Amino acid sequence: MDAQTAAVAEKPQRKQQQRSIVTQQKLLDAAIEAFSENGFKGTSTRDIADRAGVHHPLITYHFKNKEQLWRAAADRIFREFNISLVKAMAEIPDEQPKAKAETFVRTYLQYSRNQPALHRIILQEANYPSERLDWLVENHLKPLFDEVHKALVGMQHIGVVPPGSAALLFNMIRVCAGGLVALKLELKQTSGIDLDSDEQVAELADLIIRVFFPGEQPRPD
Amino acid sequence: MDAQTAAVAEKPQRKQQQRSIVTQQKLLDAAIEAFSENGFKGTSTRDIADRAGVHHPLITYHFKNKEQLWRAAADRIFREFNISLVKAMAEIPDEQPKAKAETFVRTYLQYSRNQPALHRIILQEANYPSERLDWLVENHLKPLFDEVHKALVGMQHIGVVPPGSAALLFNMIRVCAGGLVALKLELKQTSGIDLDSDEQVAELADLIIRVFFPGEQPRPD
DNA sequence: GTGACAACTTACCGATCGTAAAATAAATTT
DNA sequence: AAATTTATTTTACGATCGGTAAGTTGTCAC
Repeated sequence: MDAQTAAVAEKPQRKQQQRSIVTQQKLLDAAIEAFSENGFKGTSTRDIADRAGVHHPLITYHFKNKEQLWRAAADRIFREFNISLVKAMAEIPDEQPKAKAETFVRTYLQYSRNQPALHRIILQEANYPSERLDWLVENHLKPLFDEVHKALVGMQHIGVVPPGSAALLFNMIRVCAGGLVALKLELKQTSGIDLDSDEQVAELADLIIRVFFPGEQPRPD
Repeated sequence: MDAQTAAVAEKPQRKQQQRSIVTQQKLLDAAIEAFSENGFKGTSTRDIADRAGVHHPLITYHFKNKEQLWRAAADRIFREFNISLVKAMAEIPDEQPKAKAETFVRTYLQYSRNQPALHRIILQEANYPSERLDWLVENHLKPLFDEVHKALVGMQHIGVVPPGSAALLFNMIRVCAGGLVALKLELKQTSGIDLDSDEQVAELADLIIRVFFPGEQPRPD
């Protein structure tokens, strides 16, 4: 058996149709919405199919089962976020660490606003041990943490970030951004804060930066 | 009809038996645990009954239905928290606002640690509009916010708390304490932080105070 | 056009859901 | 001890759950 035969045997002989891609996207969008509202156990496959406007056995057809659909949905959220994050960070030169930190906060906040599921999915799965949480940590959360943690330690050395556990600081910053967005319904009723408003989101970003990055930007020379 | 007759008529003629109270407590404890893990929709009454070690129709008998059991469970959490909070705050004189702030943070953190459901229940309900969220805001969250918000504004006037929206600051502090505890399983795997350790919790408390209350305690004269 | 396969629809299975009602056990009053 | 109230247990029902099998429609390669 040559290489070509093996390659052909692995792939389906006929290409995926356009309508299939549309259906998968609709299911993924609906799954993200449903899972972030009611968690994995609290979400029924029929609810997802209804939100997507398709028949529920299509979930089995396209994603095998509820578990795989959840993973595909989580993958989509974190991959998209990662893309917009690296794009935003690439525009800031390494010589401006505080500007990089500001960009991280604003990007995280901006993405969370459009996709509150980014933080909600994590919170839903962090309430008890599960294979889904392990998978989430290994594939998405740990890589992000490792990178940002390293940057934070560097910023502590030049005095931009206050001293203390960088791991704690990272997570404090994260929940101040994503956690508040996840709570936006409650915040509106309890505190009169409207995180759908551009002004108030900008105010929150400024506050996070002022509180967590009080040091001045060192001269790059 | 005299006063005594009226009083008797209002109360049940026979006092509640001890075993009934025990059953209710077991159900409430189990309900808090289950609801905080899987949310309202994701929790089955049979799961709660199993955790409590009682037959599931007892939920209907003691609490009428799932919704009322949820309210009773939430009531228990927030009432207990409120009791320990006012007790801790009462020991600090009003002339030491920064000490009061520190006490608030440490009490919130300490209670969350023993009862992570305090924050998790809120997060579970804040993901979409519901009557349960409205009830939670009106009966527990709004009263707490109003009180602490007023204190925060006062502390901004004397320079203990940095300027900016006191409403935002309150919620940032809240999620840095309760939100991180709610995420403790994830934090352990991702960041190596163990919020079951007394030392690390104390470190988090110190960090929150240092970051959010950087001003010095003014001399009380 | 005409097979061949991808995509979708319909129908159904066993299990579990919330809740109600009936039957039984235990505790209290008379 | 008998009667009565409270607490628990048992049984049952209709609805919904995740998943599967079989049949139907749509689409592409030839």
